[in-house]
Amino acid sequence: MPSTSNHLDFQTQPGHAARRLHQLAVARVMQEVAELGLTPVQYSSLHSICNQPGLDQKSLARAVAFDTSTIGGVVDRLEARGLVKRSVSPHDRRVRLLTPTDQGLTILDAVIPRMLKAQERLLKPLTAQQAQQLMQMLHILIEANEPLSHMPAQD
Amino acid sequence: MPSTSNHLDFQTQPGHAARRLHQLAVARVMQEVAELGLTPVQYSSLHSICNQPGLDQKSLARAVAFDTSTIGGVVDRLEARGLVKRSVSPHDRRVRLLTPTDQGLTILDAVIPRMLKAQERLLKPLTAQQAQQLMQMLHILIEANEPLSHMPAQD
DNA sequence: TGATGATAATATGTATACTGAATATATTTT
DNA sequence: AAAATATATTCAGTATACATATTATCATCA
Repeated sequence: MPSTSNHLDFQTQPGHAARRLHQLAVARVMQEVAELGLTPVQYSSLHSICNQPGLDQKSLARAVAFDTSTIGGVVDRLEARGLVKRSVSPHDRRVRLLTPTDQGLTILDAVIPRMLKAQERLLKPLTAQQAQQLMQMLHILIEANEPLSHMPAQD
Repeated sequence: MPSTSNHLDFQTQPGHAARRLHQLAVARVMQEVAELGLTPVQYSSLHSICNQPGLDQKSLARAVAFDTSTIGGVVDRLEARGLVKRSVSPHDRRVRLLTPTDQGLTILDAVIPRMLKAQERLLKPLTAQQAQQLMQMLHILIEANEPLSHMPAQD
């Protein structure tokens, strides 16, 4: 029997399951948060910027696990909506420092409870114990596979 | 203490973990398969087409859990590389039937073992029992959250 | 049969995601 | 100080991913 006839193959693979879970997690979040116009990625970025005002883009990329070439566009959109400001660092003119606006802080506060609700709903089908185990295993996998990451390395 | 000062927030959330796992799974696969020029998504699509020759795009979208407007581009690229063929269905001229070429079948056979190796490596940090539990919980979550999916519904 | 509505695919626009190259600036070396 | 090197960001190109609109075709029914 040639391997190509094993037609259940990819659906049962972890890579496919990871893609599906991510897909559904995004959908869940968008369901709760869409009216505020923030994507999950924008939420994580805004969250980081609000908690560490003056963050540079490279550090932000590391915090949210993005490629540095991706983060630029995300910040562009946050800036265009008036949620964050970019300013040139006085110490190093290559660096852009990111600061939340008042509106950015306000929106973040409005989004946080909805985001938490979305996360809760996503895991609702699991028992509390299962959910805890799942998160633990995900963290193991993420840490162990970290070297594959394209995000900027720690100093 | 305002919620915005809880700066570890999003990193510990399942949505973020799902995004990270997907990100790393893709990187793992690309590491093994890049030289053959197939992305994970293209692999899943080619796999489905090889196992169900004559599949239409809508059914393919359902099989691999894509939005129908995404699948078109994927098939475009597979077709451009000569791995699959599109033909108009004789029964319904709206429908495009997808068939693998000989080259498509050959490439799939070459890719499958590498793909399996990538999956194995991804889960390597877990014990066999943990891996099995993880997959089971992922399947529970995926099934339960299915209604959120944007892929075409079953007939 | 001709209008109506449904459906498969495509097209358009926005937002990730990554590769690799280019640019601007800083640091180090000679 | 000039040259070489390193770094932060940006830019260009490709590939998902989804919403919405459009087009072609089919099915139904008046």
